[in-house]
Amino acid sequence: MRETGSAQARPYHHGDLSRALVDAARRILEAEGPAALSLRAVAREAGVSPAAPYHHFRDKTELLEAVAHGGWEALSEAICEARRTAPDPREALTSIGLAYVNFARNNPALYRLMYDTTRDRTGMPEHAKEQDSGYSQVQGALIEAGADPADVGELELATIASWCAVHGLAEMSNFKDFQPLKEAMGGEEAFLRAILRHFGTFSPRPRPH
Amino acid sequence: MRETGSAQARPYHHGDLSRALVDAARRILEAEGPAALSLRAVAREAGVSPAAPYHHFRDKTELLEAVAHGGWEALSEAICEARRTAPDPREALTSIGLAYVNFARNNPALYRLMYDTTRDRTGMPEHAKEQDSGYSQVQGALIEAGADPADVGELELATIASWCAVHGLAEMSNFKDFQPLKEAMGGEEAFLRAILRHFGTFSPRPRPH
DNA sequence: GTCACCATCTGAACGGTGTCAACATGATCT
DNA sequence: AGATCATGTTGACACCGTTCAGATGGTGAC
Repeated sequence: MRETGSAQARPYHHGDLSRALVDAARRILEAEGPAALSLRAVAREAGVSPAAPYHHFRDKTELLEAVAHGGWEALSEAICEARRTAPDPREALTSIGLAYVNFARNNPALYRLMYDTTRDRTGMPEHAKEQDSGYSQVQGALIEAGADPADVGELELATIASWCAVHGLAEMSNFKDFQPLKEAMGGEEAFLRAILRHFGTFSPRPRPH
Repeated sequence: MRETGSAQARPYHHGDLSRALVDAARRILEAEGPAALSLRAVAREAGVSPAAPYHHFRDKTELLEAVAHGGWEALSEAICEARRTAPDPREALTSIGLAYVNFARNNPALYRLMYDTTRDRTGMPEHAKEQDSGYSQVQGALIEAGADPADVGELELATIASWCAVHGLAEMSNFKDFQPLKEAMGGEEAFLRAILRHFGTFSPRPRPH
């Protein structure tokens, strides 16, 4: 067993082709859009024959699954860093929200793929595991912002509500219908902060009772 | 000009093929999923040759555009009816939210198509027009629920925030990760109502100042 | 070493797809 | 009637996902 190189060992002929394929797919996805993301194009980009991917992924959908998985990891990391670098625990939730939306706006095709439930033959997606890190970060930030950690049911609902709201904002934030309002508010971030402020779970506890 | 039949006139050879194609596409979309939605399959379902659609739509994407357009109309109608039949103006917003989520859950593939911004060569989608009806309904319901109609900027933000939040909930509501929580809460609708309650704009005015 | 084994890659092939050009059809207008 | 033009068909092309038989080359047993 030779030592692992700077990146990864080259196990066989090509050298870590599965990762190369996933990288190529992600590159094509963001550069040319999901319509151009053909398995053959991915193989071409990776410099292998059209049949080579089938030794690493059962299907095209399994490759897409791997791409989406990488997306969830990157998103979780972005959330963690946003929380870590937040100036104030009360601001952590907003920082996370902004980082989340920015991730979606910087990788729109990847983000859409991550939430595509039509692929995966095994029924519903297993986002729980991938989300887990990000999800628990949001939960922690909610508690630091004043949520009651004892009321687990309510905390769960607040976390889900936050996630849903930010997901919706992430997918709609670049609708051009919002453009005039954004400009009137003096910039993208001001607009996003204002919307986030309207999400109940992002305001410091209006808990009625 | 012979009289219009029970459904629609048959203007030329086939008789209102564009509508037949859109209907066939929508049928295939919901019955077999977006992967099975090929232009040839649509033509097959409508009983015409694979090239026939090109006399009514420039592209496959233009046909999908028409399908999505029909979806926006149906969604607007669902919103209008939800508001009309709401028992209490204060409950109207929640009724709209539930109807919205139910629409998305009953037509998941169509709903996903409606928010797909990768098709349409002309840049960003023109959802404004299609949303308009539903959008203004939400705005009206917000005012009836206590929003200040004079503060147009804040009203716009509240409307957008509501729409984003409900959109996120609609796309995530059938994640299987939520299943245990749903059951613990005693049903789907209780879960949805609880999430909606956490969306700030859905609670009667916690307006701080 | 040599040899078998097996993961990995290639080449060619199949049916299906989006799209186009050339042609057929038939309703409508004069 | 004949011309016109929207509508529909046929056949073709390149590309796609997928499979299968065979080439390639590293690994371990002897």
